[in-house]
Amino acid sequence: MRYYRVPNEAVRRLPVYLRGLFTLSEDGHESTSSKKLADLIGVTSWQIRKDFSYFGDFGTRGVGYNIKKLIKEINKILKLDTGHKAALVGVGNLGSAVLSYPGFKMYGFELATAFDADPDKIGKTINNITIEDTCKIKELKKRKVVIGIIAVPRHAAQETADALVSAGVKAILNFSPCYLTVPKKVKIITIDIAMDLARLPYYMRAS
Amino acid sequence: MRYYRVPNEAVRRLPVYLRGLFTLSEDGHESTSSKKLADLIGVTSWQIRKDFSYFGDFGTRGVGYNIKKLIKEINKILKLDTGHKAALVGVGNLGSAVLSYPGFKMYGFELATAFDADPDKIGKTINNITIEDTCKIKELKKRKVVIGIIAVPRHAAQETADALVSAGVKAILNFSPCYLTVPKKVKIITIDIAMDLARLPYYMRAS
DNA sequence: CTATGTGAATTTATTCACAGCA
DNA sequence: TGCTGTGAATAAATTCACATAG
Repeated sequence: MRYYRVPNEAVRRLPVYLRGLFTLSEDGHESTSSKKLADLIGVTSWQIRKDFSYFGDFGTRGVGYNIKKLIKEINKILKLDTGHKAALVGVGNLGSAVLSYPGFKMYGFELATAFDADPDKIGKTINNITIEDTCKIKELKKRKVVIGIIAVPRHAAQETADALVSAGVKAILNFSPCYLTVPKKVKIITIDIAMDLARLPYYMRAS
Repeated sequence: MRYYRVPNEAVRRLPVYLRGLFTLSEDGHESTSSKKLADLIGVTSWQIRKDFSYFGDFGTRGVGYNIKKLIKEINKILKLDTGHKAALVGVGNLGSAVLSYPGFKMYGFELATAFDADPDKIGKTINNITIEDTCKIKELKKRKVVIGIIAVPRHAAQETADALVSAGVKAILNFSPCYLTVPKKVKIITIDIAMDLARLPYYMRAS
């Protein structure tokens, strides 16, 4: 742990390492080497070791890494060990899929509430979560929700972001296909499937 | 167009530019400057100009860019102008969301068929697409499907990828949370929401 | 006078090669 | 001997500053 600046790319890869370690753990492994993990997830062993080195010494020379310990360490680095409450806004097709997404629990998140503007949806329950009126977003602060998930139509996305920020969320996962402006203190990550889809043909061989 | 090596990052950003141009076009604009587009999508103007410069000269000095023309140019670069047939494998929660995702048409894709292994699902129709038995994937070649979309459980993902490759697909969009091995000639992009979700807390301010 | 297009400078990230420790 | 951890070398991407064209 001798570095002062951690590359963004290294942080981006940590969850990928975590996913690989989960797989190894499920398959009954107790320890691994950087090489074994690397082959499993499609990167190089020195990339993994370098990335870890930004945060500390997690392995044993000549031996490798203890998987349970490593998972714990990465969870700590990513602050996934403290539990975070999240709120979904927009229960359409995509929002519904998000509601039933099993990945939240795996990474220590709790999907606490869901909001929608459609009166027909308000009051209904999906996956044990009752959909509330969007105007109640302001109550999130009381409920200690720190993460907002936006899955509303594009034209409503910015106002939703503003409402979530006012309600005190510290991070936003944005599924609406647009760039959103938020204060610097709020971290926002936008996911738009189309952005990945649209560059597939570029890489397609002519055949 | 004086460069021989295009940065991967530039290719990754082209769809983002395209999305911004669509927005401007919908809002009635006919032309734009790199600055105006940059502010809309949250990058810098010189980043946009540099990225375009890898592919050609699309603007007019002192004036800016014609939006329709620029959209056409980027579509051509990304090979989105020729139309591509795609097939979905795995019609669970996520797969269903993919089936009703409007973004495909926007970028010139046609979601031609869907497959599932569950006998209860085979024969049913979602969004005008009838779900077929997974064992019929091998017929994709005849139907000129070049893109495969994987949304099956993790343990079935690699065999699905193998089947798709055998059926001649040239690119794969993988929603299963794992790394997949495919021949070099096949381009694969993996999307795992959890990978983005899991790094949100890292960037969250303490307060 | 304005906004593009691009070499050059700078920053950031990856890869290498090996020292260090079990 | 085996595998980690890391400075140094290399490669890639971003930013700058300005020449250039309408």
